[in-house]
Amino acid sequence: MIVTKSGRRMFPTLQVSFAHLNPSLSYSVLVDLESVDDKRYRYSFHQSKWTATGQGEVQLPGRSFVHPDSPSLGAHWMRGGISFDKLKLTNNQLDDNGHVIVNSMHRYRPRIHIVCHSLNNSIHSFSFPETAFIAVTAYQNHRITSLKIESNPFAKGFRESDVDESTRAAFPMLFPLFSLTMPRSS
DNA sequence: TCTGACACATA
DNA sequence: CTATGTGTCAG
Repeated sequence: MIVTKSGRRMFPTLQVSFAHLNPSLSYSVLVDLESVDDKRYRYSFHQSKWTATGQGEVQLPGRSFVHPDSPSLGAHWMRGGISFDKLKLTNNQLDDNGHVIVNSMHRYRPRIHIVCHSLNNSIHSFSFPETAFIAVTAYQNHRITSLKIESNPFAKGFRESDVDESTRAAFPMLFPLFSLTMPRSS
């Protein structure tokens, strides 16, 4: 995940849905980052893989991102998926914008906290290993760069051969859309 | 390895 | 129009 001094959004965005909350109780939802280990990582372009190298650095302020809908009733949280697209990461240890601070070339795992205000601020925490990432200051792997460029709307300017939606609509004969159906397996 | 100006995108 | 989110690239 790219981090900058001024703060960078995570992409793809962290999204969650909720079940079994009490619809009429008040909750807040927070995200923070857990250090997966105390190692510093290095990317070997030759072997196309990350390896843990030396001792990592400790980060001073372990900040958390409070979802802007907080606080809300359980009914609100369960209404649909919740997105953390406003969450920003920074490598600036002196950041005063309230962004989540990380060390570049270190590995992190997002953690989601549900605080129930109506129940003495009791907290339930969840984390998903598949959302772990390594913070970088510049992309190390071109396949990741491609993933971002192809799927992040803000990076559309770097796409090479994508056809504009209105152009496709105006000249359907030039940009036919074929649908492929896989044969059934028995 | 990291930074900041930049062109080009969204909202 | 303004404000802001992208990766690029030279240093």
